[in-house]
Amino acid sequence: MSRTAGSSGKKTLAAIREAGLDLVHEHGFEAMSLRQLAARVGLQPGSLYNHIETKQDLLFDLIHNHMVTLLASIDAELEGIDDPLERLKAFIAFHLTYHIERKREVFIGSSELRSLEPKNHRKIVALRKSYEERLYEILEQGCAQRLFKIEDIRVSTYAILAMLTGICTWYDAKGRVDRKTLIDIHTRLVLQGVLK
Amino acid sequence: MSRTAGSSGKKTLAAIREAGLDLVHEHGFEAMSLRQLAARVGLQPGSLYNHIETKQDLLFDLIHNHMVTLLASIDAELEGIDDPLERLKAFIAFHLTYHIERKREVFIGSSELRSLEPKNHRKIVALRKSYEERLYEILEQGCAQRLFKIEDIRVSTYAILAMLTGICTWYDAKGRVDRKTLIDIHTRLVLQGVLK
DNA sequence: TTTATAAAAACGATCATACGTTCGTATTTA
DNA sequence: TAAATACGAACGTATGATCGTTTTTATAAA
Repeated sequence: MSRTAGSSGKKTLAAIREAGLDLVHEHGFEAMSLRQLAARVGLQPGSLYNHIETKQDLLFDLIHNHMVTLLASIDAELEGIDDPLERLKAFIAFHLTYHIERKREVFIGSSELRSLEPKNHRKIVALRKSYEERLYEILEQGCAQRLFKIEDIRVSTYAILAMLTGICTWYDAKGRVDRKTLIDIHTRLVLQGVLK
Repeated sequence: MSRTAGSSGKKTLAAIREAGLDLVHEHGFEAMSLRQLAARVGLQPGSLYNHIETKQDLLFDLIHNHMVTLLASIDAELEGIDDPLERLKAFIAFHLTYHIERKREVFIGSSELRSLEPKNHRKIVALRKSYEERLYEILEQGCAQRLFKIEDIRVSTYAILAMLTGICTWYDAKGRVDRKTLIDIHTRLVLQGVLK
């Protein structure tokens, strides 16, 4: 056989990414096989190589894509907000909303960094650092304006991020707590910890 | 060849567990091979089966062992403390201290639950639930005695656990912040969030 | 509008290597 | 003398990646 009628590179790549997210999430990157991936997409194993360079490249693509989108989104969200307190509230609401809908990406982006080649690993860590700085700067600015009182801004940054991200591992959208309530509770928790 | 001089079941099993923690942490459970494991311990692959039932059994053993020890330790730690505020402080200090020294176990205990057979999965989730209840009950008791003021005890339980556990993924024992400072900062953060 | 042609996207076979587990056997320890 | 511990060979199956080939699609000239 050969090229299938109606086949399109864009659609196939999107399907590969989607199935890739699922499989890495389910089995871990090293344990996921390209044969499984091809089967889910409806291809022969060799055909994947019309769309990806290597298996490693696919992993990097998945994580990189997530991080770049995350950064662009938070910047768009904070744009035009000057008051540190308002920026902090916006950050919390955004972070929860965004991460709750991307459990697979969050999981992969933390548990599979180990499987990235050094060069790729460095790039992702740099992007993550960049995201952390968004929160760090908000806290710093709030302290400078004497709105916040924070013992250790660096540690608080990590503590807040850990709390907000970790919640996504158990949050059940169909559960007792709706999204708005979740955001309200966490906003209050964080503010109580940083407000003067 | 055959049985090696000086070989002992207890020591070999301990070595298998230790190397197992390393390998699952480095590669993920499915991707870790029993051949790698045997090589690290200094055995032939088949010899592992004098000490473990199956690969799945090894994973369950690693996680189960961690959870059981965790539960016994927190109970020992809280024993004899009645005041909810003191219990909460003890919980925070214990949780941080214990988890910082067991990064591999924490990582595996959350990222590799997916690889447990349903029966084993249920057992581990029950143990984890049991640990979560220790904190939940402290918060509940504190609210009942009107020491704490908490909007949603369940959500706060998860938020606090997420914060305290998440911190272990980046904390560097050789870094700027020493352990006592870390505990102080987090104690203050949590207390500000729950105290009336 | 038709036709020529290059690029894109799929197939199926193939490579050497690695997988978890079982088994019969040999040696050491209790 | 029996149990514990290790070896080494073997089982069928799966691995990531490459390759030559074939068909479809897109582009642009006629």
